[in-house]
Amino acid sequence: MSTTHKVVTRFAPSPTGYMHIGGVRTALFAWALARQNKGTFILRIEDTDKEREVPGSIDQIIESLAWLGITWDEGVGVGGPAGEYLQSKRLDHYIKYGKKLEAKGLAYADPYTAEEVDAFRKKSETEGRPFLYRDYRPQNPPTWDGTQPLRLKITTIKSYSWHDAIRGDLSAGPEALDDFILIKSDGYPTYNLAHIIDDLEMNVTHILRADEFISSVPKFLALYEALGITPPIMATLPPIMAPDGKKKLGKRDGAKDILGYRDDGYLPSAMLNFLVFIGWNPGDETEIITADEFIERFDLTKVQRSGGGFNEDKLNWINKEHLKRLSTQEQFDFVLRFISPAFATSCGTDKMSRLTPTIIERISVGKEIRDMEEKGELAFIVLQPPLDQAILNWNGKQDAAITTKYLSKLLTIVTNLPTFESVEQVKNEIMQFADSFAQRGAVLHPLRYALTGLAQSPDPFTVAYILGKDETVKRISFAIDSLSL
RNA sequence: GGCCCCAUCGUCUAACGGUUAGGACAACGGGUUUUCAAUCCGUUAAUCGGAGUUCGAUUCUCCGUGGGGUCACCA
Repeated sequence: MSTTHKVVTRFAPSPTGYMHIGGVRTALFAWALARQNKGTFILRIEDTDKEREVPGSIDQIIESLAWLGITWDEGVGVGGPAGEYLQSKRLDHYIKYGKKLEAKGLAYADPYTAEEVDAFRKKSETEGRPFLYRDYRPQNPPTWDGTQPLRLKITTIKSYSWHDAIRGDLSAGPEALDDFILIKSDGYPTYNLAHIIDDLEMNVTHILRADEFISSVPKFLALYEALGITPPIMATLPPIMAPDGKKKLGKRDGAKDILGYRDDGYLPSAMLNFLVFIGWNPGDETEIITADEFIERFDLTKVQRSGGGFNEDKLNWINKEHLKRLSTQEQFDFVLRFISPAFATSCGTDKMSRLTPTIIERISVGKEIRDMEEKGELAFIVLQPPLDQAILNWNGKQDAAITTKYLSKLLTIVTNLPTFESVEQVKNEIMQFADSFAQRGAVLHPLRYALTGLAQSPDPFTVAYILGKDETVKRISFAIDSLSL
């Protein structure tokens, strides 16, 4: 008998559509717990409801987990000692346990049709009491032949108390307990049975799940008891609430596909950072965290009990922070994902890499790059912009002759530079001249406008550096010419 | 409605029963700046209410209120 059990956690979604942030966070916590303890993380698919199953869901779940860097040691796609990790392929296991329970008199076949059960339900309601199937329990149920639902026979109606690794000591009254269905008439098990059998056979030590399951725990406990097994450690995560504040965030309330965030230009590291901080934090003032730090510092006992809201502003801020921390190459690749191929091509690699820091500095989410391009804020990088004389003359505050003089001087300065080495170098050279004026704007504004043709743009040094020496010379000359017309 | 869970700034949250209740996002104000952005500094802002335990409650207990969850041949 080994005394130290390896930590085994699992993420067990049902393939009913895309993954949203609630599911992802559950996966993240379970994964971190396994990784932190050098344990095993399992991906199991709970596809026991053929009605609700959405084709393609499994691939989407796998893709979502992969995007976030969540890897699993056993499960769908990688296999493992339990053999199958798709519940629909494990039907024999559930039936075996079902029969065992029936043989012990702890489960029985439900002889009624769904309509008959509904009638019972109505009867209870009209009598003003909650419906419990066990009130209508058949006296002499038929032997289960697999075509009827198999129900657990609750032998002792009692209150349950249990310990939750996050919530502490919990309890529920006997009202919650009923002869629930273990195996449906279609031969598939319910969640209630399947997850317990699988967790047993897969040696799962910690079950992390969302708090809508909390009221079902007495059922689970009754089944663990009937099966004669010790339940794993249970940890109930707090709900994630919708941005408006109070309602639990679910798909019906606008919980988006996690892959949508990827497509919008959120970094997986930022998404992870954001999600793990809903309901958990390391207890100090850390705001930005990497996956490795999260794994190292995660602590089940520090998980929040109360629900947390989804705050998109914070997510955007976190994404920006992660964007800043990317390497030059990573930033370049990121920008390339969102810029149009046409723009990237006409820019060329060199200009694109000079432009990248400026773009990164001005966005918090990738899709904003598309917006910038659409709004024409980037066109000047590849095209000589048309110029308005009045604006060029410091918005009409300056004589054309003076502006011409300044621009000519700038042209000389720029021309005399052998090459543009850096923004700083260009800035130093130009500032030396601009600083000789009481108002630098007299020089800098015409220069910036000559280079960009925009009322609002990055500073002229940065723009000049991005454009390169030849193009900068060309545009200053163009501005001078346009003033002499 | 029964059962269950939860409750600190607008939001995410910190605080062995003893803190001027801290941080972050947002908002607002300012510095820097040729513009926009970025960046820096600062300001506003919270313990749901009522009892109790205690020398002392954000913290423990009870009641109330509010919010959420669940009462399926869904998970």
